[in-house]
Formats: sequence, C-alpha cells, structure tokens
Amino acid sequence: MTSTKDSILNSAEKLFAERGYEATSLRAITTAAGVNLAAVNYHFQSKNQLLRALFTRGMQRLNRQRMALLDSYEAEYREKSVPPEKLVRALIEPMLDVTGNHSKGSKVFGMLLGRMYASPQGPLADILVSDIEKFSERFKSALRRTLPEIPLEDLFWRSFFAIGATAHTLISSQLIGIISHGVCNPDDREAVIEKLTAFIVAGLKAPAGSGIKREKAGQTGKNRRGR
Amino acid sequence: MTSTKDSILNSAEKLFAERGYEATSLRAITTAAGVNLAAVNYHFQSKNQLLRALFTRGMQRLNRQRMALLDSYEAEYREKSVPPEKLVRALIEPMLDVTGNHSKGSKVFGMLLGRMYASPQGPLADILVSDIEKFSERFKSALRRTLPEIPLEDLFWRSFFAIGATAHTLISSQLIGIISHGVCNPDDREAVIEKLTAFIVAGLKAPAGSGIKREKAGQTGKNRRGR
DNA sequence: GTCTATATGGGGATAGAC
DNA sequence: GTCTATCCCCATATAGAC
Repeated sequence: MTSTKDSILNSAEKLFAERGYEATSLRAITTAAGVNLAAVNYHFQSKNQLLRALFTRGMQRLNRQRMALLDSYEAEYREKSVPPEKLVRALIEPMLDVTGNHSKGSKVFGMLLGRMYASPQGPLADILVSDIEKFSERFKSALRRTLPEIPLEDLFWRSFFAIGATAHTLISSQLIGIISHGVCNPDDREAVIEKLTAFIVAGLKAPAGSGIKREKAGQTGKNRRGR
Repeated sequence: MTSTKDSILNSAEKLFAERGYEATSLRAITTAAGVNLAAVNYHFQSKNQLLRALFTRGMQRLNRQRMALLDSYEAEYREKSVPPEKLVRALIEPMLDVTGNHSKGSKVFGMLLGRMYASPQGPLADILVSDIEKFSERFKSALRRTLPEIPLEDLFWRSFFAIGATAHTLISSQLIGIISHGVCNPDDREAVIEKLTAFIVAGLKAPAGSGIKREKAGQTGKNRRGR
C-alpha cells in the first residue's frame, strides 16, 4: 500500500512527464492519484515544491545508479582509461531504464528529465544546472583520460549535444515510429540504447578540426579517419 | 511601421520561445506588443490559432531556405552524391541563422522550433510531424545516396538523434557557458554550427554494427543481442 | 492526516461602443 | 480595426471542521 504522499509523487511524475509542468493542474494530479486536492498542499507546500521534491528524488536515484556504473567501470579498467562506450552507457542506461529492475518510475522520470533539459528557463533550472555541474565534473575527467586528443572545449560541446540527443529520445521517442513508417521501433529499449550510444560515441570521437570546411565545395577529401 | 497583426506575431514568437506556450499569457503578449488585448482574438481566433499561424509562417520561411541550400548543393555535385557535411549544414544553418541576413526573427523562431520538437504532445504536434515527414522524404533520399552503407533504420535513428542535438542547442545553448565555466561561447554561432555539424556527421557515419558490447560490468543479465 | 468549502486571482474569450 | 468592460471558468492555495 502506497502512502498518500507517494501516490501524489508518482501521479505528478507521470503527468508532468506526459504533459509538462504548466499544462498539468493539481486537480489532474490528485484525481489521478485518488487523493484529495488539499493533500498536495499539506504534504508539499506548493506545486513548485512538489516538482522540486519529485525531481530531487529522481535525480538522486538516477545519479546513484550512474555513479555506481562509473565506479564499476573504473575499477574494471583500473589504471587504463575506460572506453568511451562505457562512459556513455553509464550516463544513458539508467535514464532509459533498460533492465527494468528499478522501481518502475524510472522510465517516466527519464521523460520528465528530458523535459527539464529542454526548458532551461523552467521552474527548476537552478537544480538542473547545479546537478549537471556536479556530475559533469566527474564525467569530464573520465572523458579527458579516455579521449585525450580532443580539446576540452570540444568535449564540452559534444557532451552538450549528447545531452540533447538523449533528452530528445527520452521525450519524443514515440515520434520515430511515425516518421520512419514503422521501420524503427521506439519500444525496443535495448536497441534504442545501443543506437544512441553508437551515435554519441562517434560524435565524441570525431576528429578535432573535423575536416569540415565551410567554404565552398566540401573537399572532405582530407578526412583522416577518427579511429 | 509594422501592423498590429505583425506586432502580435513577433511578440508572441519571442515570448513563446522564451517561456513556452502554456506559460505565456495573451496579456503578456499584447502588453509586449503594445496593442490591445482584444486584438489577438480579432486577428487570430484563439491563442492556439495564433501559435499555428506563427509556426506556419516560420516553417515556410525555414524550409524554403533549407530547400534552396539542398538544391544548390545537389546542383553543385550533379550526379555525385552530396557529402554529408553539406546535407547537415543545409538543415541546420537556417535554424541557427548564422549569416544573420534574414529578418531578425529567425533566431527566435529557431528557439521556438526547438521547443516544439521537445513537446510532441503540444498543441501543434500534427503540424510538426507532417512537416518532418515531408521534409525527411527529401533528406532521406539524399542521405541514402551519400551514405549507402548505413542501414535505413540507423539512418532514421541517427537523423532523429541529430534533431535532438539541434533542438537542444536551439533552446538551451546559453547553458553551456555556465557548465563549461566560460570555456565554450554559445554566442559564437559560426563556431556552434561547425561543432554541431561535426558532431552530427560523425554520428551519422558511425560504423553500422558499432562494435559496442553491452555485456559485462553492468550485469544487465540475460541480454539477447539487439541485432 | 484528510476532508469540504472557499478565498483569490489569472486565464481565454466576447459583447458592443466608438 | 480598435477599445473598454465583463463573462466565466479554472487555477493555486488556505481555513477550519472532522
């Protein structure tokens, strides 16, 4: 039996994820949770604080999983640098909840997280930024060891792009079924994570100057390969 | 002198882009535009229709630019396949408005577009999907010619990820200045577009099977392979 | 802790004078 | 086409009985 407080958290998580924060009313949440409207202001103080509580809960769980994965990889590779595939997986896998062995909220939270990434002006930009900073500190040093030939600036940018690709996947993966006319199946999460990881890793490893000329006529001719 | 109707469109575009659709009131729009509240319902019929008008206007302009770029590249390379760098640039450059030679609304619209991509449930999912479909038809065939060794399914997925990276850049590029502690400058749009293009192109070109093993170390257990 | 009832405000939309 | 005034609904939040 789940408590009133948890029912609210779970329903709110689901609805915020599906419809967004502004478009979700407390009434919708309490109705879905089967609790009284006033309960939300009793347990939390406001809609905003509800979101913060919710988000904090999710981020802690998520980052615990990611840190554990990173730890295990670093232990596994000892002094050698962890291959980028592993690093990327450590970040992404918990968000997509591939194994499904955590409390089922995870996938929903991933979608919410994607929304938050996509709304930097939103009601909890501060939490998100501080969290990214804290986490990226750890991730950045691992990446630098793994890809020492990539300039720091590019590592930042590419990590940023990777976040974007991931957030998009979390939010709108259902779209790809439509766009691809069924060729791609967004519900095969194992396939999704593999493809996303491959994409990101390739992007991270791209040759530094990138060989991309922006004046005239391409000339990709001189592309030294990135691996 | 801009008409009342255009003032509304411009202010709405700006505010929707900055704060999102739900979080923006018609009162905020009309105040910013310096027009009367009732005008918005006179010229458009509802808040929703205002958004649609706005979005349609922007998409037409954007796609005209993209098509023109694609055309010029295809003409340039004649029967040979257009290099992926060019294809990607044709998509991205108009969104980021690098040259700055179009009416200044473009950059703002890019941000709005990013938001729409990130809200598939939003009030104009239908427009967005139909537009993506229409456009991706053209882009897909160009991509297939350029990267014939990549399976169609992967091309779809990777284009999807590319959209995500781009949308994220459009919406929250300001974040990277903070996260990178000033190492990255989000306002150097020429640099942004180069780095984003390099990232996407590398992701598109990634080796097909991708060589990414997922067993070990995470104990993902009974992993059937996804291919 | 949970409920009913209500306060208070803001939202989109419209009627109708000018 | 533009304005004022207003309708009406729904939102968050709270007061206070149980």
